[in-house]
Amino acid sequence: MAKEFHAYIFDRGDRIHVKMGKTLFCEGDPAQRCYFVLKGRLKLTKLHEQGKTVVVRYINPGELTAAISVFKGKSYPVTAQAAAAAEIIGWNKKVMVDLMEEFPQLAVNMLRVAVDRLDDLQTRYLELCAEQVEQRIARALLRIMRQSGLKTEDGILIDFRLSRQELAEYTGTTLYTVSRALSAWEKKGWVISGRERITVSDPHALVLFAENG
Amino acid sequence: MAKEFHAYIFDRGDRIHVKMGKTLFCEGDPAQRCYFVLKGRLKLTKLHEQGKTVVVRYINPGELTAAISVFKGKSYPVTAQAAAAAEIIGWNKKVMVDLMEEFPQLAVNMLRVAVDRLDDLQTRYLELCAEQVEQRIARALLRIMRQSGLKTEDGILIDFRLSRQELAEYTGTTLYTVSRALSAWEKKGWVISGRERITVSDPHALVLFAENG
DNA sequence: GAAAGTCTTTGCGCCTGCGCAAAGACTGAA
DNA sequence: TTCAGTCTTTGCGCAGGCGCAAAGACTTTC
Repeated sequence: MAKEFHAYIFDRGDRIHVKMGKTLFCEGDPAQRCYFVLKGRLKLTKLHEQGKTVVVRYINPGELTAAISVFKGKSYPVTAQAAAAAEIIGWNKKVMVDLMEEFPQLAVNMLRVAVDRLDDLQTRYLELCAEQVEQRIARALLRIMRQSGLKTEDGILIDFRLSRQELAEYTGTTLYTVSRALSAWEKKGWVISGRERITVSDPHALVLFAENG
Repeated sequence: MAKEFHAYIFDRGDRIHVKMGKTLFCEGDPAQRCYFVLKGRLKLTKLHEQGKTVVVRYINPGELTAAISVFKGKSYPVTAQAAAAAEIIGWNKKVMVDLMEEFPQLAVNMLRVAVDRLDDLQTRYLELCAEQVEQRIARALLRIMRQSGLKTEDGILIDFRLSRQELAEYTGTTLYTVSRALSAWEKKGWVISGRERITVSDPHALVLFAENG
């Protein structure tokens, strides 16, 4: 696919800015637009009846979200918030359908995205069933690090605000347990953590721990 | 889509019988065929490094499986076993690709399947994070009942062999916990359970319990 | 129909991880 | 600079649920 191809498709959408913490769309709303993240980061969450929130995934720059819901013509299954100030392109349903007719390759790409997400979620489902809490937190941290890590002199810094609470919602535990794990790892020299800020200083040790408990 | 259309597509595949408990394909094997279940039931599982097995989903009559893996050209992400003697149609990759070119509607259907599975898994992921064990077991039982329930005079019978162990693997717990829950529910008159056999005698009570803990 | 094999039940003890509470640390706005 | 607001830490107690073990029930096979 050529550059002009991308440019053409991007031009057919609307450029949107979302401030840190603001909501782009809500679980249950009719799915009318899909989005592509240029910059920043979206957090997709699902709310449980009893009030608990779960982070389903993060959408990083270069990734698409909600395309599938729009295609299916149902409501959004998750809520999207900006985990960091984000620059986004949004397409209305009609435009999207037109584009897909014009470029069938788009549909194939969408299928690929869906498959990857399904794989990822199956793997995390397995982890959630089979692993101890601390192991899951380690894996989650490594996963986020790989997607959003910035090399610094102290190690690999996660380049967006990530609170203990959020990490807990991503791993299916509580903020207390995450806090305790991070404190323990800090003592071992594996991570350096501050308020909503985590640097992995010894990724190798963390990988070993994630794999062997 | 007309009847002949279905017949034509089915004729292009091979009819396969899988005996109860036998394996159709294994996690990690290259994905060369996809399958449609006519009769019986497939159990899709994933194996964790530390030896634990998790049931990812059941494939019921009328459902497709592995189509997406074949399409993607990777290896199977799960293992498929027959939870009950099954009659299946299988297509090789090449045939499948040809069919999809001939009938573009097939690709759209596949995307729809992928989306539904993703939705389902997101919901179960949420449940696994947010709910107590017994509540999850109740929900799982109800889900299975809706898909494979047979009305009898005692209530709704799950029409295939389902052990405590399997129910545990489906809900992310242990066979002991499942056994205790079923015993307790039996005392309350909500279910009647025997060896690998469960009848839900009071679905309404179970729904209430699943929703409110 | 007896024996082997598998699945289920249940008592008991233990441990992981939850949840409250209260104090401390950091941030951002006025 | 101060103060409110939010995020984090950590002690403490508790309980949900795990896991073993051993006995009991049901199937299948020969």
